[in-house]
Amino acid sequence: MATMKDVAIRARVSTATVSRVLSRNGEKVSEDTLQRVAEAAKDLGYQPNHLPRNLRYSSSRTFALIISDIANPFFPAVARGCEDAAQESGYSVVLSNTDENPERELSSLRVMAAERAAGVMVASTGKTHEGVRALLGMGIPVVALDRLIEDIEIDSVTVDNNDGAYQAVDHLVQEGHTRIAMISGPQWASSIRDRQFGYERALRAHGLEGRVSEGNLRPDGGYAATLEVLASSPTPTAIFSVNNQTTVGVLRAIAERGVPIPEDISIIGFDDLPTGELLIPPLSVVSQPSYELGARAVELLLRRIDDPTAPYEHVVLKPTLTLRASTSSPTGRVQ
Amino acid sequence: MATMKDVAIRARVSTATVSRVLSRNGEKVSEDTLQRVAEAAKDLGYQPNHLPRNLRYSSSRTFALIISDIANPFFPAVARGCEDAAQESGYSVVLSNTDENPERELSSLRVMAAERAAGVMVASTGKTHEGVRALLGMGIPVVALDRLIEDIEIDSVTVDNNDGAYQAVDHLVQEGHTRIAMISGPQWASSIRDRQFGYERALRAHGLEGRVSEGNLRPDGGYAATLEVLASSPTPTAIFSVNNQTTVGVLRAIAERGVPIPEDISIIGFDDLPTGELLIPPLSVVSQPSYELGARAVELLLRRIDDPTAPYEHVVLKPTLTLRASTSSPTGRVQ
DNA sequence: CTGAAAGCGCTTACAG
DNA sequence: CTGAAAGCGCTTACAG
Repeated sequence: MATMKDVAIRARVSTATVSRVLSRNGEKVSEDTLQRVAEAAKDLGYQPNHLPRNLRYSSSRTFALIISDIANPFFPAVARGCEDAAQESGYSVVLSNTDENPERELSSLRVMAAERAAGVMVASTGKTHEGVRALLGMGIPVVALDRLIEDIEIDSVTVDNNDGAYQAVDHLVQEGHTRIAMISGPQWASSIRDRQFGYERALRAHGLEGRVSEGNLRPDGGYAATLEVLASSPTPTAIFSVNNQTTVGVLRAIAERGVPIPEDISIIGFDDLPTGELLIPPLSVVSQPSYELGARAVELLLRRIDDPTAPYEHVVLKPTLTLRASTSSPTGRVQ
Repeated sequence: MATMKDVAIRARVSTATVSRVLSRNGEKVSEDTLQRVAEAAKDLGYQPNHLPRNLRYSSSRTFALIISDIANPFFPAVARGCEDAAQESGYSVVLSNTDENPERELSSLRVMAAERAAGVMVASTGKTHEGVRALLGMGIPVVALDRLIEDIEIDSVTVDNNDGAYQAVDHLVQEGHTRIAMISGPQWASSIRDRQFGYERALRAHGLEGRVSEGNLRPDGGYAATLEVLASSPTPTAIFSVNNQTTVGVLRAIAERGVPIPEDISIIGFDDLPTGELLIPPLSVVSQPSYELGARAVELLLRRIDDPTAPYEHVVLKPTLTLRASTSSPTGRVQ
């Protein structure tokens, strides 16, 4: 492996000069020197090495995006937003997946700390305060993405989950539904809690009672919770599902029970599915600005790197309703 | 930021001893020293720093998985396989997404080179030989995953695409189909070429003619190519789609044209969709052993790190047919 | 515009 | 079992 020293010897200059040429940081170098160094580097097949630079700065030029469920199609769009925004500023982004496992999340945070990431964006389980605090203590900025992290002062970028849920449930009520169940999820994620609050708020606004069954944010949990709800009496005429993975389970359960959508039951889910409009029938959803979520997270990181003392910022993006065919007025055929 | 030197001073030992304690590499340390160092590290809130270690070894303990399309649900399972296998050996995995863009892929390969990744797994566009060769020249092992990289000697782990396609098309023929179209993709990926070969091989084995329309591996391309095929005459009674993203487009086009599946047209896709069984109707597919693909890729990396001179290995995993309701015998209603 | 030299914070071969 | 010291390969403040 050729080093800058090798290049320096071949170009008959110092390593300082080689560094000035190859890292093109704007320092002036004579045209002749530049040529000689560039040629020597090429001849030797010099490959840049960030490791010493990282060590010297005690920081890399890499952001980490720690996501909670790589199988959730919400994250690809977020990741693209991050990558595009980061690239513009000369940073790269690496992803790490935790599958909602706090231990894996902690381990990921530790790796990013040890590798001195330039910044970390995390959709947290909310159970890794120790890891987040360590990062902050080291001066590595952390942004809470999609979900807040309680009791820690950091920048965040989230969706207005409460409002999105309200919109969805309010729409169902406007359609004439009065028995609206929610397939929810574990309460440790702020996003989930907020969606449930929005659901309850909408029901209250219309003087209705609700019924919540808890899944696990994955299809199997949504499936089981839905079977439970369908077996209860009176049966709901509409279901609001807490996230897209849960919705997949909801649809499986309903397909299995043979309940026609939307005739006998309306379905609306929080967060879209890539095949949302191909489902039986096309799915009504609360759509999230996923790409923008990622882009804004990177912006917050960049701003904090630029000014570590800036006041904390909490960006809240608005979700929108995408109405397709899985919601309609109740037909009244079911008791 | 406390360094090992700070810990050493507080524990009244040398940094060598601190290193021996904190990196627990098995070297013997007296019980008393161990205690003192551990306590000092804790008191000072010492955070491990991999950067100097990476520099010394000229390598990190991180593998990179460079994927071609983060929106493709094939990759989450691959990533999980990688992560689980890597973790067992004390490595971590970072993902990087290229969106089938050779420039992004090259840039990703360069970052991994500069950061001295311990190994790289890449689902390549096949147009970044320069980047792959640079990595290999630096002694960083590269594994071709999902797709081969031509003219470069490296380990690879792929699926038997030719066989999977053959199985799918052969099944359609057994069901009685004779007009079987394929919605394919660009030929630069070996996986795509092999799927097309398998399609053609199966047709030839049965003395049939085919019709190939080229998409772009994304839904929009599959959509356009399918509209084209549906407008041609005679209309096919079955469509074999080259990958899951293409299949989404195929289904959109067919839904839009109102052609009933499987009555008037059978559909089988290469690679499953997470909502595959919820579609209209449940989708027949060629299923890939995605998780194992990832796990095997890491194994290949570990083996090559262990023995850089080992002969190159080409792991080929078998796909299987998952028959659901989108395929049946042709009804003969269509001319 | 260019160079000599220090330094980033670990790890380890060597000596004791 | 432990320490002094060299070294990984860059970057940059300083001097000229």
